[in-house]
Amino acid sequence: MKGIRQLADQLNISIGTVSRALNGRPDVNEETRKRVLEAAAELGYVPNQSGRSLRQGTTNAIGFMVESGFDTAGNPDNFFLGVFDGVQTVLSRHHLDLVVLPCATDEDPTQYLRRMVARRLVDALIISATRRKDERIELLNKARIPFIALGRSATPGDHPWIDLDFEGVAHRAVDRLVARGHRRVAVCVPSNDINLGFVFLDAYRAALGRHGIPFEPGLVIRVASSEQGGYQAAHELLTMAEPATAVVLIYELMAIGFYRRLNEAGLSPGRDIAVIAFRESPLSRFLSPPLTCFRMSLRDLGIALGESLLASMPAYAEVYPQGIVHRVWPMELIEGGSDQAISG
Amino acid sequence: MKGIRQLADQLNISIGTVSRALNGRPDVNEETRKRVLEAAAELGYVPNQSGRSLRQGTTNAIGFMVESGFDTAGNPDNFFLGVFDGVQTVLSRHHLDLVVLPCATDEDPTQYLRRMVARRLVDALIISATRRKDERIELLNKARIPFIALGRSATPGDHPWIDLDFEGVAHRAVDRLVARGHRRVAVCVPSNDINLGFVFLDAYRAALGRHGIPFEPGLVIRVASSEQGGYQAAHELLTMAEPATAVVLIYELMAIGFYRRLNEAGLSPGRDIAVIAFRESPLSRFLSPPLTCFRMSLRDLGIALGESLLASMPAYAEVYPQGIVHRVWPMELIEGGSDQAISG
DNA sequence: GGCGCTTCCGTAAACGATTTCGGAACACTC
DNA sequence: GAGTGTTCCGAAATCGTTTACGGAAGCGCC
Repeated sequence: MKGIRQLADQLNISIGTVSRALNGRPDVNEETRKRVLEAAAELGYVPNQSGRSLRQGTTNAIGFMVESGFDTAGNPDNFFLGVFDGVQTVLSRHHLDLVVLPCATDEDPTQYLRRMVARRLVDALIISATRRKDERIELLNKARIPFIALGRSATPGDHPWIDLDFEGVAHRAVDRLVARGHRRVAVCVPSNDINLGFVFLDAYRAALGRHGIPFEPGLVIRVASSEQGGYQAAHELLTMAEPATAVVLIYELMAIGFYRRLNEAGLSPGRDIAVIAFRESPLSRFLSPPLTCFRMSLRDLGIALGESLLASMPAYAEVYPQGIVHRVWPMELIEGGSDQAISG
Repeated sequence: MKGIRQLADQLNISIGTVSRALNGRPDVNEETRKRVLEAAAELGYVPNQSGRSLRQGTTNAIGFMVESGFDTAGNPDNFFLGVFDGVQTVLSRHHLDLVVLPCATDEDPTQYLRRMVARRLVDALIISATRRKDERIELLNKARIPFIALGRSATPGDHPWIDLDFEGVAHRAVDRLVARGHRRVAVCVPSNDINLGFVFLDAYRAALGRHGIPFEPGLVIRVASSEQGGYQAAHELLTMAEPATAVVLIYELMAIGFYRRLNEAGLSPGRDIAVIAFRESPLSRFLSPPLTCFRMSLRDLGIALGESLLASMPAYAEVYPQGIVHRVWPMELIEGGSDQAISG
């Protein structure tokens, strides 16, 4: 099967009619349409995407940019695969496909995205690992390409985004710890420019403030979001002049290293130091004591991302009328024993 | 910047010359080429991919099909992100880009691939989660699309593939265990139709055979490749009439559940039952005792995949002359204490 | 029978690039 | 000065679709 030409010849009708029939245009006899559809199915004809794209200026594909070097790359579950799944299910309802664009660690994300945009491979984009100041947002705005960011940004503008509920996480974590008598609560955030850490830190400050606890910069530990980072964080915490009695870890993977360093010091999480971490993974329950952490549905997040992206595209405005979405994704607290540490 | 037309008008030359200049054709004056290149850079002109594709029948993109429901989706590190990174670095050397095609859990992989192939979105493909009998291989062969499989298959034909060294893993694991006096070595494999489990099981049988140990079907435990699966596997093992004294787990994530069930029974891995698992993750060293497992470089695997794929494409035959590659990827043994269990 | 309306379909022009073909300009040789 | 190359570039065809436009056919109505 070559192209629409052959299909039309086979049926002895013009290619215009074939195209109209396949695309569900109203101005084609239903009998004719049926014949075309049948012949297309039989011959396995599928329109050449390049031809379509060239003519319509649209690709019927949505891009999802991820970065191999992003922190969650080391996280204890395949965060993105779960999200992809949700996005796909939404898109397939509209005959759209998802193509993932992985930016290599050695390439600048903005440059990479610029190239991809120029390629006109996709009609719209989901970007992740959003930076505090993210040039990609300006780039996409200027190029007038619909997009949604997984993760809010401080970059000005009114683009749609969905972010995890770091405020909720920080407040609930701090509330719990304070309720157990803790006053010196440390926090671990990554030391990169991804906005997540900043949002988390702000929420942590606010949470402390609600309890009248002054913010101490010394209790903010900046390390890599890895097991090693967690180990290092525990080390820093142990060598403080006046150690914290509790800690909130932003990446659950860090908990492994954190536990390890504590164990080396003869200390036990949940007894000597309270630990709460964000985000649940298979190993949370296995740790001893089990880690108190926060859970979410990756697939549902993907669905929300897909729907909210479509909502920002004029072509789908009537299907998803919610418009520009700014949404915070709820997290569920999972109680382990790791935050049971006694106070003082 | 609109298209090549504008660029040509700006320079007062024809679009043909512009195209030739940009594509490095010899029949264009070097002075002219320089002017074109400069103007293109200044105006940020990038050729429209649809136009190119339509004319040349090529897309300059390589696809990597992954499945959200694949076992490793739950694995304790982002297996695929690491591999993507390696593939990207190879492709970018040839001005190719990687697009990842994630198949949703609720869609048939072959149907999905058929759609993607028809889209002509990519020039060549990497497929993963290779099945024992994989229709995708036949599909791609018939469509004459260059591809490489991550994971060998029993599907006839001579397509290129790279697979992890399951033989090496199985032999080294069994050798170690037997050397420590074990005779009853159980093995855990997934219960799906992905070829990995079959290859692993065959190698396990062969390894036992080399030591004159008869194969016992009762020692093959088929469970899901998840933490729960590991838990269940341990349970099955404990309730055997004549329990195994050692076990080889194919997914490291299973070790968490396996350890947990053992602990519940008052047993300790490495003391009461020897455990070796495939593949290392951040938590391997953290488990108590640390897990004896196998390590690999995801990025290097990706590089090999990319190079081997290009080697199978006529257009790159002179750059990568190795031709059709069948390659087994080596794994490095990481010693933990989990396989130290005494025998008898 | 003329007119208007609807229904359906064919023709041809885009879309933006690459590439074949031929020719202009120039130099060189005899 | 005619013939022969060589170098470089422009014109135009081409890839496979979609879609604007117009027209043919059929029908109903006065």
